Amino acid sequence: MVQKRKSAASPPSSAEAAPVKRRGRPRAYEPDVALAKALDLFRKDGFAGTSLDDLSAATGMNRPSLYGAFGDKRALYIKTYERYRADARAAMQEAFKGDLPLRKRLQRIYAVALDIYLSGEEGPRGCFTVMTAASEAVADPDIRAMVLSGFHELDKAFAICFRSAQETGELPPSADPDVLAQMASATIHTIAIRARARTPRKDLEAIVRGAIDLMCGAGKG
Amino acid sequence: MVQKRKSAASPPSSAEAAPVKRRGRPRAYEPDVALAKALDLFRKDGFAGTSLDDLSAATGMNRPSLYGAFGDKRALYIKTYERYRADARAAMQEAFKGDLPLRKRLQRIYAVALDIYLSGEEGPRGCFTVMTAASEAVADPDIRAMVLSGFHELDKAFAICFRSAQETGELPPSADPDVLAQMASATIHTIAIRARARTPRKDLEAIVRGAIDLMCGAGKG
DNA sequence: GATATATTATGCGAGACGGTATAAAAATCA
DNA sequence: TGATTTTTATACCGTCTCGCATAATATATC
Repeated sequence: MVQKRKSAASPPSSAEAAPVKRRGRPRAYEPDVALAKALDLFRKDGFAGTSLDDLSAATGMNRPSLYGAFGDKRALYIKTYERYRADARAAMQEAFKGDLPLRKRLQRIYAVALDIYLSGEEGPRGCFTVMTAASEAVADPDIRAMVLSGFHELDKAFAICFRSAQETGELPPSADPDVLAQMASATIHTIAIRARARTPRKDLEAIVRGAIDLMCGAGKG
Repeated sequence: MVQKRKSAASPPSSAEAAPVKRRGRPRAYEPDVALAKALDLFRKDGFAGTSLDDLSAATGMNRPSLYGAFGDKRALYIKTYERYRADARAAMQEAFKGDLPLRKRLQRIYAVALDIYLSGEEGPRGCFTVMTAASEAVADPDIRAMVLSGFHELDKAFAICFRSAQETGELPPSADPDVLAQMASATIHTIAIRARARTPRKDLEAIVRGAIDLMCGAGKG
């Protein structure tokens, strides 16, 4: 993967700083917002259920422009997935990083997750990682690797979370942070799936509450 | 829904008993095995990813026969889903019903689930309910209702399981069977999803072990 | 102004799609 | 045997699919 163009001596900090007078006809679209629109469509209808015409209509770019900017449909899907992951990571990171007590931290994490999964004008869009696992991941090795990395990243973040809680004494030494992390991820997965079936937010929040109670009371045996 | 044909005085017990000499050209396919083949395809590639030509090739029925036997593609999908549910229910029921101690019972339940999710010649097919939730459930109310009923059925079966364990003293009175049931379902969902991404069976079994430990040691605070 | 470059816009093309109309085939009934 | 019934087999319809070839447009450079 070679970096194309991008004037050699670009300002080191902000990638968006100078308009950088480019040579030909100027773009009629902003790649970032077009990618966001494409992501919306893919999250709603999945890979097979979204046509290039749909994508073209949603982004305002006609098909040749789409193709030139992002490559073919699969390449575009992968780019939207990477965008999703970056967005989700950014949203989750502060919830994970906070110095709050374990309970509060988990509450915030799941609240952010629910915001992501329940958003969508034409119905809750769920978790794109989970949806991709359910569809493309079996047959496509590259996409499968991305999905697995998504699962792993979440597992690890939760594990760190529980381990630090154990160190501060919020969890007993008998608790297993890795097992708890997998249950925390399982809770993420179940609410993502159920959200797609339009389970009301309050029901999902009840599931989260129960899971948090179980995880925070763990190992006291 | 009117019952068509089926000679009025059919043997009450076995539905497969008499060949029942029918009038026209005999069928070249068995509806049951054709439906099973269609189910295999839908589980592998999903609704949008499976074409009528694929279904025709897999079942050995040409498209008009498919249409005559099962209706259009959506109707066929719904019939395959009902078949999946019936099969899964039959396989799970004995694991749920046994008089084994809670731990052993959960172990058997998850073993059966893993067998279902990991089967498939071209990769693990996962849970059809979960896959349908991820794809068609948002936009199609009928399919959504079936998916929700699938989730509910599982939640209820687990709740009964934990409640009876509580009555026999295997779980303390402080445990909440409904919360435990939702965690048990979440564990089902997470292994179904991860199976689709080809997570090895031993990893999934480790997740199951941890979840069982957590659930069986619950409420001892 | 002329040329080079980069994008947009139009539209084609070969094939796949879901669905169905029509004709051939294979059985029962009279 | 001939008529009836049920299914299979072939072929087609109009539409959508993805990808690209071509031409028009808008900018920077010379």
